[in-house]
Amino acid sequence: MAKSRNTEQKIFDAATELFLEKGVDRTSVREIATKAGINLALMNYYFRSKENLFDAIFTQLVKKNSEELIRILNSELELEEKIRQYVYVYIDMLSENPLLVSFVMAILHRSRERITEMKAISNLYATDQFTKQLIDEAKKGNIRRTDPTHFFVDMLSLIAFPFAIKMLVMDKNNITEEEFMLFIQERKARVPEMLIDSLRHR
Amino acid sequence: MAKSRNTEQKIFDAATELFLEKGVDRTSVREIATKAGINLALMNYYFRSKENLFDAIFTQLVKKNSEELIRILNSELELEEKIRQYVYVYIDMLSENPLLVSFVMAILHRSRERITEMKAISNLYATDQFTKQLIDEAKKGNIRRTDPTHFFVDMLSLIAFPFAIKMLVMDKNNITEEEFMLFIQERKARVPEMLIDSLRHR
DNA sequence: GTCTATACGGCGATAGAC
DNA sequence: GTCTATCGCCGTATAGAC
Repeated sequence: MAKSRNTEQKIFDAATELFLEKGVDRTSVREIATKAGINLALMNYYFRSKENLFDAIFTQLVKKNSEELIRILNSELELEEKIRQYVYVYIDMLSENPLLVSFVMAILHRSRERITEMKAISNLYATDQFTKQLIDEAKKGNIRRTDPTHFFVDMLSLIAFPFAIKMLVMDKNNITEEEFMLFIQERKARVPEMLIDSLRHR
Repeated sequence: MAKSRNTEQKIFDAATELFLEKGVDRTSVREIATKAGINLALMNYYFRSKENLFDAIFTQLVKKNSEELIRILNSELELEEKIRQYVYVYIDMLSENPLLVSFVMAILHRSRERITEMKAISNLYATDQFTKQLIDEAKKGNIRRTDPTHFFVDMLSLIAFPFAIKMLVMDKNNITEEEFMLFIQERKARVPEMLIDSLRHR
């Protein structure tokens, strides 16, 4: 019991690092065990399977990062300011956690089986308050009438997809990783502008 | 020799279906052989390795779907009409191959080694003519000055990402697959509008 | 060309000794 | 809790019958 927490943590940390570095599929459990300085069987003692270990890491990562986003979405902020903050914080979060992008992408493709993770992601988007706000502002005539689902999908697409096609953008524009990150930073101003534009009367 | 084309095609088709459905990593060559109704040794006779088979499938998949998109992008169409057509055709294409997005995203994400596939995707986005058109129109004062890379990333994001989060959208809004496809169809008008809006003077 | 049979090393997972 | 030893599956390869 004395060493148990310690060992579990060592496995957790080694796995997190390796998953980030080479992707989940190309990281073997033997490799994790070696890096953690323990034995292969211990992997399975603490986490029943590699899949389970992945779940644990993912859940912790989402929880750690989602709270601020949910808070912003359900805050009493004025609509435009809320959009600006949400985009800003979300892009910052994805910039600092490339692992999150990998994980979400790995899960999305086989979302039929990965119910646990799907629910974790789904809970990230409790949009009821935000939806209401969009409808209310439209009723008041402050913005155009808009479909909240479409608007939220637009927002997520403009925020997240560029990270997914990072390699393509780098290759196409012949830029380095650092330059790509600058490109991403520019989007913190561009994306909210575009979204707010789409709500304006014409 | 008589049956060879046939057998090769059967392997090719079975593998294509399985790769799209479950991803490359979670498809075994024994499974492909079974589905194709042939023997494991034949897999190795026609395609030296699974990786080789994947390359062949991916290249064909991209070629088959990209020609019309490239044609539109490099056509002499007026800018707004070009955007409308590009979005329309792209969304139609992805609607007919809903698994293509997550498949390509998965490939893109570990493309450090997968040079062949990266180049294939990269060629899909020969945007030189389109970039020039954006700059020219801005010079003429017809549209705002805009960063062509950002604009193209915006466009791809709004087109493709909704397919990647299909399960999330269905779950969140409690809708069926058919209703999701209707949602996607609505985007054929919404997305070009948004993009063109972002080019307008304010 | 197509098959059966077999082999290799690596993988995720696990049984059982301590 | 921690270990060794082992299981069955994987991708890949090859030898040899038809």
